[in-house]
Amino acid sequence: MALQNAFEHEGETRDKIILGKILGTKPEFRTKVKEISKDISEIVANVNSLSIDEQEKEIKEKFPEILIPKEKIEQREGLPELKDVIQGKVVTRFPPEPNGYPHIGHAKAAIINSEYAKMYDGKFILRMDDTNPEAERMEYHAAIKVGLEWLGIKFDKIKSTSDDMQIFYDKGIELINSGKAYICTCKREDISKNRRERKACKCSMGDIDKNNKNWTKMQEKFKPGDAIVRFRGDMKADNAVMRDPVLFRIIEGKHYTLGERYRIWPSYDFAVAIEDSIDGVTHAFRSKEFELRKELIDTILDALGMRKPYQGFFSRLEFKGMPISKRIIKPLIEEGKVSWYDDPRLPTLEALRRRGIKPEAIRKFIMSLGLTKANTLAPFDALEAFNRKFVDGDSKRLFMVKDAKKITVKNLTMSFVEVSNHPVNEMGKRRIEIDENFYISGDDVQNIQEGEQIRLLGLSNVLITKKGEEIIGECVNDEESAQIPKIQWVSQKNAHQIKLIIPKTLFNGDEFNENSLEELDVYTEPHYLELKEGEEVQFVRFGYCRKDSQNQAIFTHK
RNA sequence: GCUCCUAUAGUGUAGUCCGGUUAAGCAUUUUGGCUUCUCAAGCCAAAGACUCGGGUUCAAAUCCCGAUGGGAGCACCA
Repeated sequence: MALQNAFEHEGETRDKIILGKILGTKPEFRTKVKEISKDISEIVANVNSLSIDEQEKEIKEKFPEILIPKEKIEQREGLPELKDVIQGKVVTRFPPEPNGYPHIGHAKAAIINSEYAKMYDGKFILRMDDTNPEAERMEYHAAIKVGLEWLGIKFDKIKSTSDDMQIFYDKGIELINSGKAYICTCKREDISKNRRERKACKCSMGDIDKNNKNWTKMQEKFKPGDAIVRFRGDMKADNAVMRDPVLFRIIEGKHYTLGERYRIWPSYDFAVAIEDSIDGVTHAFRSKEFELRKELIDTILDALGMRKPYQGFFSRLEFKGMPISKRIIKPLIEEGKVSWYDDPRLPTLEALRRRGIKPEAIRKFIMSLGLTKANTLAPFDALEAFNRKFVDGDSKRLFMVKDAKKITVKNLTMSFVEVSNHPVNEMGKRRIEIDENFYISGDDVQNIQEGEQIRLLGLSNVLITKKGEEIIGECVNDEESAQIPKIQWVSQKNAHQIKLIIPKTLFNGDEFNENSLEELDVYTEPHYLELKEGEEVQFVRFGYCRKDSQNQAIFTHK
């Protein structure tokens, strides 16, 4: 073993390492550390005194099997295993609030939860968490469903938290009657002050009868803000969430599906606790900012004698320079700095889709982040790398010329050329009609000199005879082409002009990047018009782009 | 301010629970090479990390204590 280790490390080994290896493989020696240490020292000294060649010879003679290269450790696929799970009995859920457009953060929660259900052949529930009538809207509800569908996430059940209003009321009354909840009519500021100072208020002393009466009054008499139902937690608790949190409050706004049927609405903590329990959720994964609610949720369920799910947490996901929160995005839209929630600079699902990011790439990317609780501020190119792998294989290669310069090529013998759509995959060819007039990119023009050759890809070598405002060249024999620059071109007579949008980082630090959207007028081949809308192409020597419309493409990534 | 979470290469992570079999694995990035009628993809190679300080132990990325950096919560939002 010492020999092997020495050989693998340039002819030298160390006692400690060998000792560790032995103890690691053969635990029975662990009690005899002192004794074997001596032997090891000797062996190690022996081995180290040999030259590397001698070591190799020795190994070949005595232990040829260790020269066989070790197999690579297999990388775990997917999420970490869960403890104490029963195959087929796992239930997870994704509970978005329909109060905004879904973004990459929603994708993370949805994907992690649905992957676990899939992994254990369980069930996955989509639950619209709609207990704040003032915030929810059908538009968002629909957008979330569209987004999830695009991501390819399937659920076994769709429901809304508000389906179970009666259950919340029943459970609420149960808590009131058991003295575990009370109605508080203090002012909002006082409540918050008492929480900070860890003091109970007089309402918490009220008896059950009074609480019941006040509960009735909450149905009609009390105005919003006059009274709330509070859980009897622990006003002295270090975890501020436990300091008699709100269970119900009065909201008079019109709910997007239930209208004005209810005016007492459960709070998030109460609703989630009850819902997860009655929906049979076994594992609930949420982002880290909810971590402190775990204790509360468990306590509420204990107070009601209800089953508790396992709760797990993961870090929030954001991209560098791409804000996720409505608080930041909304003003940008209002000021016209971004066009809408589908602006390709945004991390919303709709924007990602428009930009040409594939759902599979998002899934892989999110899986690669794992269940870490460390903050993840990923650079966008991590996602791009995954996306490239999905997109490369079936993106047609098209020519596109930016900062177009004219070039005339003499002696051309053909009037059309056939170019293949993909260098390795069989994706057919396209035919391009040509005459002697072409466009090539300004960048390329800068790099060529009179008397030099260039190769127009798929066409011919061209000798540059004159370089001025316009360029003149002549067709020369195809031969050696390895050394000459190969560039893409567009035929002038059928060039199709499009707008190419290049999204860049929206923010540099806290500062809005005024140049975050570059728009270029470029020429591409007529074949562009035949592409389906939304199709991903690669503009040769430029990068992957998605056809947004007949006249506009969006740059995906290099 | 109080409470909680977190810390591994440029970046993102695995390993940490149960200390040794891994002088830290993978992906990405970067750099070189091969291949190629694209600056793409593919293939090969190289570079690069356990936040710091103590302690326990024959042995610490792993356990304990402390410091520091980052984040979150302290709503009648979710």
